[in-house]
Amino acid sequence: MAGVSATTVSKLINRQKSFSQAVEARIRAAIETLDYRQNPAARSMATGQTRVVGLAVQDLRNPHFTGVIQGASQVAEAHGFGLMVVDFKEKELNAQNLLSTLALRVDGIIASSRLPEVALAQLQASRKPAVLFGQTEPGRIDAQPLASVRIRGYQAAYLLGKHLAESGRRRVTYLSYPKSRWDQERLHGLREAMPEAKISVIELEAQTMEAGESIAASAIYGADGCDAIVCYNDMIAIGLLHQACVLGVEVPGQIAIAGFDNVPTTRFMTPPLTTVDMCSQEQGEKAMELLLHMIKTGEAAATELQLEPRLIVRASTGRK
Amino acid sequence: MAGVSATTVSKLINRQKSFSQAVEARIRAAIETLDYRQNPAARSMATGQTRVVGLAVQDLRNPHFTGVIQGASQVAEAHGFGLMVVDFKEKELNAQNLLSTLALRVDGIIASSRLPEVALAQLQASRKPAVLFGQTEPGRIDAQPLASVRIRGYQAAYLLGKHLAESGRRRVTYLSYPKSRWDQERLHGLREAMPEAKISVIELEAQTMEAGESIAASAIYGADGCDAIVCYNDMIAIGLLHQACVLGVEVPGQIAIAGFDNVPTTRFMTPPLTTVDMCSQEQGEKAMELLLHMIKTGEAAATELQLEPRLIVRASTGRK
DNA sequence: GTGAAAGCGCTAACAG
DNA sequence: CTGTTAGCGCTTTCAC
Repeated sequence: MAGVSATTVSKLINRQKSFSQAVEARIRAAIETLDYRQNPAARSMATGQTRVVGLAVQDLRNPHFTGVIQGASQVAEAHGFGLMVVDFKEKELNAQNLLSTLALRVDGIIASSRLPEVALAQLQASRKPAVLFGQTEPGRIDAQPLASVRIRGYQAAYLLGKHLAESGRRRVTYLSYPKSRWDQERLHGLREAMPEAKISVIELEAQTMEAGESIAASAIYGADGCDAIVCYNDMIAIGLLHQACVLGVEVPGQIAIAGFDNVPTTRFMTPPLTTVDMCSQEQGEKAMELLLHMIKTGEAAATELQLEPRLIVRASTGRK
Repeated sequence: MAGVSATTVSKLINRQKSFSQAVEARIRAAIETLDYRQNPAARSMATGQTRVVGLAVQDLRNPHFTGVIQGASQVAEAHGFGLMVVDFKEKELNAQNLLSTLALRVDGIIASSRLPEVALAQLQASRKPAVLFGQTEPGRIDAQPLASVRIRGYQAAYLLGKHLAESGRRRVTYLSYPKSRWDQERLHGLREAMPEAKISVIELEAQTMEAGESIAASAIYGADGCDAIVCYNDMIAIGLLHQACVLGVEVPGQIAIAGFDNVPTTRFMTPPLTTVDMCSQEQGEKAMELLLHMIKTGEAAATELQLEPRLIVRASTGRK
């Protein structure tokens, strides 16, 4: 076009070698005037790399996942990578199909470690670099030679349990979401932190504000003398807290309420909701950093990064 | 591989012609055993299509945009299209860079119509099919020969204003977010719906819960006798409502509070927040349907679709 | 109904 | 430091 061969331009753009001042200037000028841009598809075909990463979450509407996406997106952007997001809505079938088509389009995948087993297996089969994010699952570490950014659900629940015990709560109801493999870990942490408390469990079908709302009456009045309700996540807790207010139940006077994730709105509820920060955004950031590192170096290290949950005490679990 | 030429396989996969039973069976069998998948990059290079669409939003953390993404994602998925999401965080520079790189990777772009002017211009220059979503801007229709899914901000504010007037509110403060080009339209609707009310305006730097929280005291006590506060969006309203409770202000007894967007959490606030549903998810769905139609037919029609805002009356604007 | 040949726009290996 | 040659995996004329 303006002096040199395509190869030279390619090398310049990919900063592979150094060039004579004259040539470099001419090329840059030409690029400028022609407003030339690489064709990513062609580049991909030649290199086998797409400079795009995939991110799979359970539920786009849950602010916890939005936080993860936000974190991941930021880091990807800083490295010039694109981000493809898929929401498989807790459906096993979705997860499989979406993941397998996604894998073809990207250089690597970040996915919730709560992915269905089959989808997890498929991820490994895809041979793409992959990083899982989410709660630690002690029993399964050996089974998963995938890199991951973890946060201890047990620890999170333990912190919360200790706090509740210290505030004098003795009869706790745990609103469980058994579809999640993280659920039991949380219950476990709670139990160990509150050996003297009676802990009963109610199982929920969904992890939504609506689910928390509709279970409220039976959760509050069901187990007699219940003085604290811990929810699988903040979405449930928000719904529950709201309905408790509607029912005229005093929070925290009569009953304490808490959740997990530290979703932004929890701070703005009345009363503000005690929760455990699960580092949503940081999970996304770290996972993306790890993944990009794997992509660039080509090493498939099954690194495991640990984040620490932080208890956020707010008014919803104040003294009785 | 197993009997035929690459051409034939290609034609079969893309359902271009019909084939003899025998051949079709053999090919399908081979695809099955080899677990063959098309290489999207190669396909893209040959066809010039990526089967991916881009979606650009202001702020991933705002549930309104999450709703749009959700809607768009669903439709894209149903049509076998991937979705690349970019969050330009209200930064003009971001918007430009991100959009121009995005444009190369996708077959079309959906973007908030609140995009900075320069970015908007760039979108048009990219010559990719594009659909804007968001509030109608009457003055600019001619200037934008882009397809769009619109919702009348004026109408939304008018509905809300009428409701407030009917509930006897006479001294209204509007928490404005002047960075948004939609802001004035809302104020305008409010003014026309409440000709007998005194409307004062406070300008905010951010459209976040924190912004609503920190302006609360001056908004509530500043204009004397203020009996209603309308916020640019629900995020601001949530922060404001929370802080009003902290300050011991009665809502709606002393002051009414309302926002726009019908973000899911508004229903679960105490008191539940009156808002105007701006059809977040539907905006995403319609925009994606429109865009995919444009991509498939190749026509660049500057269609404009209108959605109707719906007033959602809740307790936060009950009678004094 | 099926195949052969050419080419999409780039990068990689090897010369010069 | 720069250019030549080849080929990434698919689709697309155009013959057969």
